[in-house]
Amino acid sequence: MNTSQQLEFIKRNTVEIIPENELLDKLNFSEKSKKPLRVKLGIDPTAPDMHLGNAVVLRKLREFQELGHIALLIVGDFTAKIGDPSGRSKTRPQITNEEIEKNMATYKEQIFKILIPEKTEFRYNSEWLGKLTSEEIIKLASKFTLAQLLEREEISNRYKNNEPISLHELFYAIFQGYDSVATMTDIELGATEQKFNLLVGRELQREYFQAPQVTMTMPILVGTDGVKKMSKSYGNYIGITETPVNMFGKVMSIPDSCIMNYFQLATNLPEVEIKNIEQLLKSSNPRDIKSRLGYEIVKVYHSEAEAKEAEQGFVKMFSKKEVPEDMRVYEVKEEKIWLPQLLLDSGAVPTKSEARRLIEQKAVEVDGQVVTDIKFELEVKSPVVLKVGKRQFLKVILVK
RNA sequence: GGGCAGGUACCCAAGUGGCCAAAGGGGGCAGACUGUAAAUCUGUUGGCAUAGCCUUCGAAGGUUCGACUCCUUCCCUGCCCA
Repeated sequence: MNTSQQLEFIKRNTVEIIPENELLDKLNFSEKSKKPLRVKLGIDPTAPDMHLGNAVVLRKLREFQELGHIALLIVGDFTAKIGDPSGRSKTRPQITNEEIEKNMATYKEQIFKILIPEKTEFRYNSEWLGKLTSEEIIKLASKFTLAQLLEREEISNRYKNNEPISLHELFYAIFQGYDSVATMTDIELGATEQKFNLLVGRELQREYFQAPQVTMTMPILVGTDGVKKMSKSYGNYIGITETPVNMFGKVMSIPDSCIMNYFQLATNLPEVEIKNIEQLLKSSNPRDIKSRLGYEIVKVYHSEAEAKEAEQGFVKMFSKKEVPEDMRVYEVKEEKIWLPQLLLDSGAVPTKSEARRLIEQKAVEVDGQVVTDIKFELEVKSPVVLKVGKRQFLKVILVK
């Protein structure tokens, strides 16, 4: 690929590249000098579960890696202690060092499902932010005005609604920008909501006489509810480590309106194929298209075989109402168990009250029979299959 | 520092001495209908228990037979003045 082809490749699925011509310059320079570009992505060490939404940006990083560049992951351990106002309506709670360490371990496991380890560099921003003197902080702060910071929708909304905004939250963007200075970043990626923060990095690098970074913003993947952005705290996410069956099931539950959004941002299909699917969607049952989507997504994070299996399992389970072949097994020691107790012990429900509720609402089946009696005593002489709610299956076995 | 308005369940919000585990809406969950979509309808949404009990309305104390409701102190948020 020559560099303008590379540019086309990289441009796919981006919202904005600021500025595009500088990106081409950087690609050219890198090619000539044989120096890989350093492509930065800030990561937040508070939520250790990666989902398809996070993956949109990570997959773009991966593309850079495939072109020979370096992914520079900036762990916001320092800024995590501040709390990020982006996309939040409330001040985020702060986090301890131990939690950060623990989260990062999980993070790395997951991140390398997408990124190439040899071309990935981790840096913790406390390394430099922790050393800033108050003098330097004031100097950094002097580069920005209150009006600029208030322009951000998230902040101004809170301000208009008389909600609290702590001063330290305003510093977040500045610190994140300083990360780019400290790491001599060439390109920084982020979701569209990060645009302001990314531009601050560009601004500050100029102040420090560095070549300003190119900023690339990526579209936001909508969550399984089809309304809010995919996020762990909204509970509308599909985790990249979920089992093929779960992943497929969650994809099937998204509203039709976001099918194309998912095809575009979460699958590896070429542009042409996606165009075809878009046409097809107009004339066929959306369910079938969605099934294809589920297959493609599972394929990215598992294998083709597992994707196929998940798809077939789904058809069996829901279209033909058969019981799945693989299900969670829970072992019990006694032959007779009070059903709510069993549901609680096996982790199928969080409380016994919840178990009662589900039973009363006909949501619990024992070997295909709906149970409505909350006093029901389950006999486990031979293995018993429980269905709890729409999705949960459980095989109960007696073990002596 | 002064003045004013507030802090109620996941969120918004009503409740101003017992009828309050706390109206209503949103969201969630479940059932029906479906394509595990959308829309719609119904139920449910603190915990434990077979009529009942326990914990909850910013926190701690107090008054009372009885407090989310009254009193005291404290903490927190917003607005205005300085």
